[in-house]
Amino acid sequence: MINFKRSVNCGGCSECNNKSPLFNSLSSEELEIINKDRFEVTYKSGEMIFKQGTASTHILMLTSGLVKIYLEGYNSKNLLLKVIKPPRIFGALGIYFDNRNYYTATALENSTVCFVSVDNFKQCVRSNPDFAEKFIEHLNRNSVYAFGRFVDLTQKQMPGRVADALLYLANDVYESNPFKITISRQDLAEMTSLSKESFIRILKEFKEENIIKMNGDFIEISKMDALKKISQVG
Amino acid sequence: MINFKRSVNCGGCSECNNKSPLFNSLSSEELEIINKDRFEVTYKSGEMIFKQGTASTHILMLTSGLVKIYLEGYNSKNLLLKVIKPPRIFGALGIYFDNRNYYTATALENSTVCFVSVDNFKQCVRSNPDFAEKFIEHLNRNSVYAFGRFVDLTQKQMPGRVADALLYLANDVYESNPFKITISRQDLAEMTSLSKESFIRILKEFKEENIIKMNGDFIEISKMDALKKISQVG
DNA sequence: TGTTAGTATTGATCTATGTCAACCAAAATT
DNA sequence: AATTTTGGTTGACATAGATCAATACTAACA
Repeated sequence: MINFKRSVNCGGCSECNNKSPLFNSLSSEELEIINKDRFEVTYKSGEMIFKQGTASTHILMLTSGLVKIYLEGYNSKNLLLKVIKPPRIFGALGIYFDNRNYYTATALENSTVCFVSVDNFKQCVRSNPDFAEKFIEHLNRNSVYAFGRFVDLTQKQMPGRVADALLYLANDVYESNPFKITISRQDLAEMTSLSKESFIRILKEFKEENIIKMNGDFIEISKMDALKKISQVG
Repeated sequence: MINFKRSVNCGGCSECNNKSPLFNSLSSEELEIINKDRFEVTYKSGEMIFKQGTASTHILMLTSGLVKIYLEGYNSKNLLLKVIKPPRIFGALGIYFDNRNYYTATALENSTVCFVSVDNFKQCVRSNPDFAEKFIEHLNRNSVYAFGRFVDLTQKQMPGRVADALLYLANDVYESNPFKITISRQDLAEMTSLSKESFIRILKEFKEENIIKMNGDFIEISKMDALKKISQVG
């Protein structure tokens, strides 16, 4: 029996040492509620986890791997909002009004996701004000982040946006420099709202100016200050 | 004594018939908590209510007038997020982490705003799960709206964005057609992420194609279907 | 009532960025 | 090993949209 187990790698939420800090405010009884109908699914790199427009049936927890969150726009153009890494909750945007997904989530690497019942989650929000506050904080931080991206994409021009993407990968996604890239040029283009060709052209310029080094799948930011300056200037 | 009154136009939140539906789930005791330290301020058209980056000391309720909410970006370029009309809560984004304002709010017309204590507001969120849920719904709807704008601004080109702005004014802001415009071309440009000149040029094209009529401050959408089509095509 | 200041409009020009098409490299498949 | 497929790269070209500068309008004001 493969992939039908209630949970493969863990002894339940109470013992989980890889859960989102959001859950720290829950008592062990409440964690048991979260754990009750929970199940785990593994995704291969490239597989879609849920699609924009479909019913949002569960709250999702990324426990391993890497996932891209993106908006499907017009003419099959996407807008990559963010790349999330574990531990991280996602997919909760529609659960308090129409239970729909407002973005698409796709695995960028092999990933494991816990599915938590929306009702059980909501029950904890209702019973535990600390948890509710943490959840609201999480939502608001997401909004603030989105606002920042909003301004960056509408006001910076190409070099600034590409610099932002590189800094984001090094500082937030892979948390290392150099880093091995597991995300396609197309994804990077969608992250910066550029055409793939334009993104590549700027990358080439950075390389020629020795701001970055590239060999194969590895990218190293060699002049961090220069890149930060480009990001700021726009 | 002018403008130091605790409240000018009302007999407290319990009796307020102009409060955001968000507050419908509050008991009269809880409304009294909201009402406790509340005060009212009137703004003249053009006056700033709060500025991005400053301390977010209160939750605000727009009770009359019209207010623009915008992000201050780079090189003093703004991004107008939305125009809000009463009854409407605003200014609550930072209250669960750093108590800062993440956008600027400025009166577009003479406006009245109720200032509610953050602590009292939070107390109600903690004590009343229905209220907490409504508040979360409000926040998430805001996010979904922002996502839509995000895609529109990054993927549509000029005519689509101008069409969106006109439809927004007619359907959501003034809720009438024709409507008298109380918002500058600069604001409209910032709403569509265009230069003022480009916005005006497209407006002129719409006029020449008889899609809209303009005289003075009045705009009428005469070919609604055509405008909607332009909005969809992008 | 003339003047000033702010906002709206128009035209001319420039440039950032997208599109299209060709080519290459690596990986997957036969 | 040969071949198809997929994703990355480069160059040539087209264009959406910004910028700059001049002009027109409107409203406040002396």
